[in-house]
Amino acid sequence: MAKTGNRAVGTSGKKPRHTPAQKRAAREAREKQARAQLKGKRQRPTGASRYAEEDRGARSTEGGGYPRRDDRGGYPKRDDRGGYPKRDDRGGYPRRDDRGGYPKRDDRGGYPKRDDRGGYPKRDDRGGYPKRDERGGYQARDDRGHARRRWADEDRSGWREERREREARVERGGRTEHVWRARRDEREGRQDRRGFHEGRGWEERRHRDDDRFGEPERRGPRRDDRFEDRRGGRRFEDRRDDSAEASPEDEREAAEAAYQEHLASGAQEDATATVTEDNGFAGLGLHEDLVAALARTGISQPFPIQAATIPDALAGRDLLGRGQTGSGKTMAFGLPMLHRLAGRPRAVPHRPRALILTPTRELAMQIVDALAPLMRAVDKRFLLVAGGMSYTPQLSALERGVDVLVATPGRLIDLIERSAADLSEVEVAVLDEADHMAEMGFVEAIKEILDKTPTDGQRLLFSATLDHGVDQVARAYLTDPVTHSTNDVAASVDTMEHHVFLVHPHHKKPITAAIANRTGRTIVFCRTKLGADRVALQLRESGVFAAALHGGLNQAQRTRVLDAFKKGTLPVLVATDVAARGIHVDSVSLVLQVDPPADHKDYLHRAGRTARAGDEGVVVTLALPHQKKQVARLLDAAGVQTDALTVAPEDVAIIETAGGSVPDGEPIPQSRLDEVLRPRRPQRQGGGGRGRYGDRGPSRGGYRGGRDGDRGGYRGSRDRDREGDRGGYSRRPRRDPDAARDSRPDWRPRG
DNA sequence: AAAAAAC
Repeated sequence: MAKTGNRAVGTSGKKPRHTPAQKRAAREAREKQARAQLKGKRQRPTGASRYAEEDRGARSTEGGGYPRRDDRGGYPKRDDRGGYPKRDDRGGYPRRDDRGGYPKRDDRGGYPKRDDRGGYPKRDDRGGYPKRDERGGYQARDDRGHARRRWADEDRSGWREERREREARVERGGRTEHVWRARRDEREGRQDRRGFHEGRGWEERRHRDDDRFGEPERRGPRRDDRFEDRRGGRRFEDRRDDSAEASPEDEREAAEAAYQEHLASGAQEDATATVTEDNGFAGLGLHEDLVAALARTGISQPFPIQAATIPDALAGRDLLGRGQTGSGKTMAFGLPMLHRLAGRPRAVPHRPRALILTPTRELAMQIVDALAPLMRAVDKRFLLVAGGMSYTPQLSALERGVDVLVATPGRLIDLIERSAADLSEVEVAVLDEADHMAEMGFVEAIKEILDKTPTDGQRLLFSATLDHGVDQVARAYLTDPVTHSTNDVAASVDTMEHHVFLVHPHHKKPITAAIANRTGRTIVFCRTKLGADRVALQLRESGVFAAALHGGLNQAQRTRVLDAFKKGTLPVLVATDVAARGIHVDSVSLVLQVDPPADHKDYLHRAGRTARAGDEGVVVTLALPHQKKQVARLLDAAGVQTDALTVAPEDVAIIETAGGSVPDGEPIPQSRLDEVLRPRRPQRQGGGGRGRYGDRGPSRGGYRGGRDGDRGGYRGSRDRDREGDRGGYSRRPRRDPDAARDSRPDWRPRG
């Protein structure tokens, strides 16, 4: 019951209601519409929900198992876009125009195959599934909370239904995604014309690929122009205006702004440092510019994994590196890669010479951070290619030619399909955290990408574990690889202490707070995104300053949270497993697992966030009584020997062994979180130099300057973001729905 | 099982 109610709310595009009164009102409104519909009265929302009903029916009767990434895999059919058979429909297709008047039912009917054809899987997945699309968006987080709770209430039948729908959509194939998207928009009453706009954007891009590709893509005002042109003068602004949620464009721009902040907070190099006699990197035979650059950042001796792998990598061999993150893998592949590129001619436009693939955006950023000074030292251009960021800089950088591409799979495939990137000249391909990327759902993307690189290129694969997936990828793509392992698996790091605390469910919250209330950086791991939000909130309410990091935040938020944590302004990071792998933050002295990890590998990955590079670190795992066995098994598999201790909040002594103390209980005000996470005003105005995530080369003033000038709409929204009144973390409801309702009844726009 | 990865 709650389920259908909720769905109807979602699909009809109304914001979800939260108070019982609001829910009631919503229900009544729907019923009223339904009655009106019966009377043949034509109302747009009525039509929308009617179609939603049909979709639902269609979905739920179709089936077929399909995992998620395959949805995306379904996407790559470039023909869908390319062939784009619906162009004419689009143009001549009246639906969108009718929006206002919503008359053409016949058109709909007369447009026969739509239902059957529909099913652009992934996109619709997101769209039809209201939470995902707007995730991080204004309304979404609450949606999520809302939905999750519902699922929990109903014993997760919601999940199953979700999945059935997704599968049904996959079944339908991906031929007419734009129609689906438009239909979904309509169904949901979404009037920001976003789906439509994007559809046109793709189509248009395809047609100018050859001649105009890479030309700065203007936004803002021109979008309206486009609409006017295309739609015969109709304007859609009014519709957009009634939606106060952050548009994807806003978010991408905010993400960009966040990069700039991140960049501005970068570490300084010590220009006076010189290469000394005993420099270990020089001894390995690395290019002198690289060695010098390393010395400037204070690095003169290779880590074991580096010493082991670099000679082989320099010799051009394929490499299978096994080692925990933090063991210096980035340099282990980065240095030989750059050594090889050094002195080579600059890459041809669109064709990078080296590719580094990573499973998460954060990791990609970190790799760029770590390698940027080196890449500059040998005058190589690099680019971060990852989702959640604006396309334009990535496109134009590729247009200009990029030597080293650091990428997450999804966006890279996207760019390849747009012909913006071509991997045919990749000499060195690196797979970082390959075990993660070899997971189901990811692996197809990886294969697809690797298949596009030359088979005779060098391939370096790094992974913490070498189980099935990795093994398979390694065998398929590595030629006669040298395998190097480091033994610094978390379990064998002797500077790491492991504790398991058995806690009563009621005590979890105070104990979490007491353990996390400490000096020094702490990462708290949770199983779910919602859990991370909740724990962060609870910690703040208990007086421990914490913020959540998970994939549900938009990219700008993710960057800011992580930056704040790295800078130390945020002492406690509450994260999902997005942070379990490959997040390099120095001196994290405690890892607290509020939810036990799923398996021993996750345990080791999480634990590996602490006790890095010889530091001391403590890992505390909270287990509820029923989890005791599971945790014991898991620790055993991880090779960690420790006994579970039953702990109650009054066992202060035990808690203190983990470094914590009972917090004063004075809630951390929202403003403090806002303060830390608010976008800071970048000092730079246009042309502000080279980004960490895309180097424009030493002789360039940087794209930003030019682009800001080019793009009328950009600065506007960026400025808004700078003001902190738009798109920023502070704007989003990050409390759980109940709390949000209590404290900010009006945060949601009406309508 | 969750999370991640494109729009």
